[in-house]
Amino acid sequence: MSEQHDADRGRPTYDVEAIQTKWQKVWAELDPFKARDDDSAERRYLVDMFPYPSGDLHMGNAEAWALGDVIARYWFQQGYDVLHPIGWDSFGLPAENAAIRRNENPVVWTKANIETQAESFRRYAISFDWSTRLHTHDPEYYRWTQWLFLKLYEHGLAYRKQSPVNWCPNDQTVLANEQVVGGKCERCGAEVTKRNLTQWYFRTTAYNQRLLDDMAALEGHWPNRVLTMQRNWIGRSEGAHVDFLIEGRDQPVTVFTTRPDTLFGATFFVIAADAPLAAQVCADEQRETFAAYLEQVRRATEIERLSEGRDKTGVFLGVHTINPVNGERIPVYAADYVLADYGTGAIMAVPAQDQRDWDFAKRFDLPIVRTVRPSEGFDGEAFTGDGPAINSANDEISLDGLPVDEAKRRTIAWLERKGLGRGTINYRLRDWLISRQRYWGPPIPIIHCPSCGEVPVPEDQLPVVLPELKGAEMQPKGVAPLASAVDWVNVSCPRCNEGAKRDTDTMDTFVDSSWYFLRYPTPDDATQPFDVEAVKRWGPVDQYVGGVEHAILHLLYARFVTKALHDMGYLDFVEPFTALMNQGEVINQGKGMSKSLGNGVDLGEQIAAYGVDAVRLTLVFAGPPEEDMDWSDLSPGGSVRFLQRAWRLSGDVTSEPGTDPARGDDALRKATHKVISEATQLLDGQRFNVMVARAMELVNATRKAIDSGPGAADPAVREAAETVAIVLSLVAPYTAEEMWHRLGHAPTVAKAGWPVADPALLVEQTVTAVVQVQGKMRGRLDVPPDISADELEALARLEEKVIRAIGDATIRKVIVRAPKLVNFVVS
RNA sequence: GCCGGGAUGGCGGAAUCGGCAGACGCGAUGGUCUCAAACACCAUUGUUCGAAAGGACGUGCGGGUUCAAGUCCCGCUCCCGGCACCA
Repeated sequence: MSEQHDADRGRPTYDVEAIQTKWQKVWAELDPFKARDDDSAERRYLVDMFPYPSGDLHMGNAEAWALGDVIARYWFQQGYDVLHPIGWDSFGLPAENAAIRRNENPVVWTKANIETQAESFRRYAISFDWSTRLHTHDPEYYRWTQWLFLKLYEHGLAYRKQSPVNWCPNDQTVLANEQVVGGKCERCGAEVTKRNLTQWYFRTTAYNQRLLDDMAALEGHWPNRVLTMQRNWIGRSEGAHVDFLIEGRDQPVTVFTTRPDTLFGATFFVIAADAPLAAQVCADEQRETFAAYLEQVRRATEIERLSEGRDKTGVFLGVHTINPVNGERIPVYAADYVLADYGTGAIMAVPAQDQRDWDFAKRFDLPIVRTVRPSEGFDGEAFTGDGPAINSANDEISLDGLPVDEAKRRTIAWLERKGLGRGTINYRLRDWLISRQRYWGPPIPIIHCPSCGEVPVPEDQLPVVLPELKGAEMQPKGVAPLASAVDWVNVSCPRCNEGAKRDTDTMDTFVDSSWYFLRYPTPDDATQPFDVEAVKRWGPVDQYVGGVEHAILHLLYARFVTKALHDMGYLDFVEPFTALMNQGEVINQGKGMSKSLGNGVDLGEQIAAYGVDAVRLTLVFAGPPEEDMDWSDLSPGGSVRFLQRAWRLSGDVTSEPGTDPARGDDALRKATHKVISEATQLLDGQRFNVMVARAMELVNATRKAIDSGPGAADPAVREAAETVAIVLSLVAPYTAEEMWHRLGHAPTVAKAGWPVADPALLVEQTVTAVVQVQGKMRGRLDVPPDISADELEALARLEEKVIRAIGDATIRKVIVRAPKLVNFVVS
C-alpha cells in the first residue's frame, strides 16, 4: 500500500501523487487501450487533431484531450474495439525559426519537444493506442506525403502556374489564401503583399460543388458554424458569364455577374489592374499612366487596399467596349477594387445597383442609369434590393416591369440565344497554393529537366529526403533554402538521364495533416501510405476532436484529399470525419492567455498543485464542451474535494466484491440506476458537464446512505460506489482505478464494462404532481404514476393552499395532465 | 453590411417534449470539531415584503399565442465568433 496515513485519525488519505505514480506503471504494463482490429467487436475510430510540438502541452491541449478521452473511454467501457491514436504534426515554421536561432537542424528541437509532450500525455492518462504513433517529419511518413503529391499530379490535381500570390515579407514565403487573415499572415501577423510567382497548386476547385454538397451528410454532426464557414469559403454564387467585345481585340472578354438583369445599366467596364488582361487591352497613349498605377497597386499591402472608407482608385485604359444588350460604347478602366483571381478578373460595372461601382462612377464622373426602380422612400445610393426593372428594353427583349429573379432568367435566355453569354455558377474557392520557400517540410518530388520539363520523381525513389541544413543555412532569403544545397539540387533526369535540378520548394504543412488519419491504422507500413483494407475497416473517423481554428484550412484540405483519393479508388468514403467536436477555448481573466498579458496558466503547475484527475475533471465540468471557459471562474480545488469524497466511499464499503445488489437498499439502488440511465443519455449527447453533476449527486446519495441510511455494509452501497468508479473512469482515471482497487477489483476499471440500468428500478412508486391555480404553482401532491385524471383532480381540490388560492372565484376550466399537473382556471 | 451563436442568482452552469426556474459546483454566511487555524463535516444562500405563517416579483428589452412560456411567434438591444471591394 502506497497510501500514507493521517497521524491523528489513523486513516488512509487521498494521496494524489502516489496514486498517479502507482497506476501509471500498471497501465504501461497492461497497455489496455490497444486496438484489436480482430472483428471481436464493432470498431470505433476517434482522432484528436494531432499536436504541433512547440514546447510542452498547454491548457488548451489539456481540455481538448480530456474531452476526446471521455468519448474514447466511454466507447471502451461499452466494449467497442476503439482506435484512439496519437501522432505529431512535426513539420513547420516554429521549429525552423528555433533551429536558425540555435544553429542546429530543426529535428533536434522537434524531437525533444515531442518526447516532452509524449511524457506529459502518458502522465495525463489519455487512452491512446501508443503503437499508432507517427510524426510527419519522419522520412517514413513524408515519403507518403510525397506519394500523395505524385498521385494528385498524375491525376491532374497538382500543377504549377504563374499567378499573383500572397507573400509574407517576414516569413519570406508564399501563403495560401486560407492563411491570410484580414490581410495579415495568419502565423506571424505581418502585412501580406502580392508577388507574381510560379508556384505549385492543388486543384481544390475541381471539387468545389462536391465539397459543398457532401456537407449535407455532416449536418447535425458537425458544429453549425464550421459548416457555415466552409460554405462561405467555397462561396458559390449563381449568375452569368457575359461576353464583351473590346475595341481592337478579336477575342471577347468575359465577365461574371450575379446580376445579368442589370446589364442595361452597365455604363463602364473594369479590369483588375494586376490581371494580365489589363496590360493587354491598354491603349498605347495610356500605357505610361497605367504602368504607374500598376506599380502603385503592387506596392500596396492588402491592408491598405482593404482599408475602410478608402476612395476608389483606377485609370482609364484608353479603350471602349460595347454593351451587348444596348450597343452603348462604354469606357474600360483598370482598378484594384476588382480582384484578378475572382471570377474572370473583369466586371461590367452597374453603378445604379452596386455600391462599389457607384463609388467608382462618382469618383470618375461616369453615368449612372437606374434599371431597377428603388422601393418607396429609398434614399440611398446604389439600390441592391428587389423591384421592377426600368430602362431595360431593346428591339428584341424587354425586362421592364419584371422583378429581379424573372429579369435574370430572361436576360440569361436572351444571352444564350444570341451566343453572347450563358448562365453559370462561380465559386470563391481557389486552388490551394502548396509551395513554400522554407526548409522544414516535405520536398516537392519533382525534377526540372532542361529537355523533359517537369518530371515526377519515380515512386521507388521516394522519399526525397531533406538535405541536412542547420542554423543560418536555412535563413529565409526569398528563395528556398534548399536551393543552396547544391549537391542535393543537382541530379540526373529520371527520364533522359541528363543533368537536371530538383524542385527546391517544400510543401505546406497542411499537406502533411490532410491525410494523417489514413495512416494511423497502419503507421509502420513500409510499402504503402495506408492499408486500403484497414482504412475500410476503421474509416471514416467516427469522432474528430479539435479547435475551431481549423474550421476552414485543415478540414477543407482533408476533405479535398479524401475525395481525391476516393476518386482514385483508394477509399470507400468521401468524407473523412463523420462527426466533429470543437472544444471551446481556455482563457484566463476574460482574455486569451499570453505572455505579454502575463495571465498564462501553466498546465504542469496546475497538475502539480491539484493532480491530473482534478485538472481533467475541472475542464470537463466547466460547461458544455464547445463553450469557452475562463480558468479564473473554475475551481480545481473543488474538484479535488469531490474526488476525495468519491475516493473515500471506496474505503467505507464493507461488503465483499460480488455481493448481490438485489438485496440492497431500494432507494439507493434507484438513485444509482437513475444516474446510470441519465449518464448514458448525457454521454450520447456529449453533455459531459451534466454527466459529472449526476456523478456528484450519486456520491452525495451514497455518502448519506453510509452515514445516516442503511449503512456501509448494504449491498446497494457497494453497487453505488462501483458505479461511481466506472463513471469517473471517463474523467478521472487515477481516482477511479484506485477506487476500483479498494473495492477489491483487479485493474483496469477502464474496461470494467458500462453498467446497464435496470428498468424495474427506474419506475417511480410516486411522482410529484404540481397543482396550479391560474398557472401559478400552489401545491404539490405525491401520487402514484398511474393515477387517473379524475382521482388527481379530486385530490387537488382538497389541497388547502389550492382552496385558499381559489377563494370565492368560480372554476371555469380544469386542465389535468395526470400524473404531473393540475391547473385550475378561475374567474 | 452579410452569416452563425448567445444573453438564466454574486460566479460557472442545469432545466433539449411548452408543465415545480436555478440541478450540480464555486463563492459567501452561520455552526460543529480545535488552545487556535487549516482541513473536514452540518445548515442557509434568486430578489423583495413579513416576527412568522405566508405573499409579491423574477430567465436581456417590448409585444403576442396558450389554461400554462427560459422554452413557441413577431419586433428590438447588447455580446461573442466568422466573412467582407467576391461583381
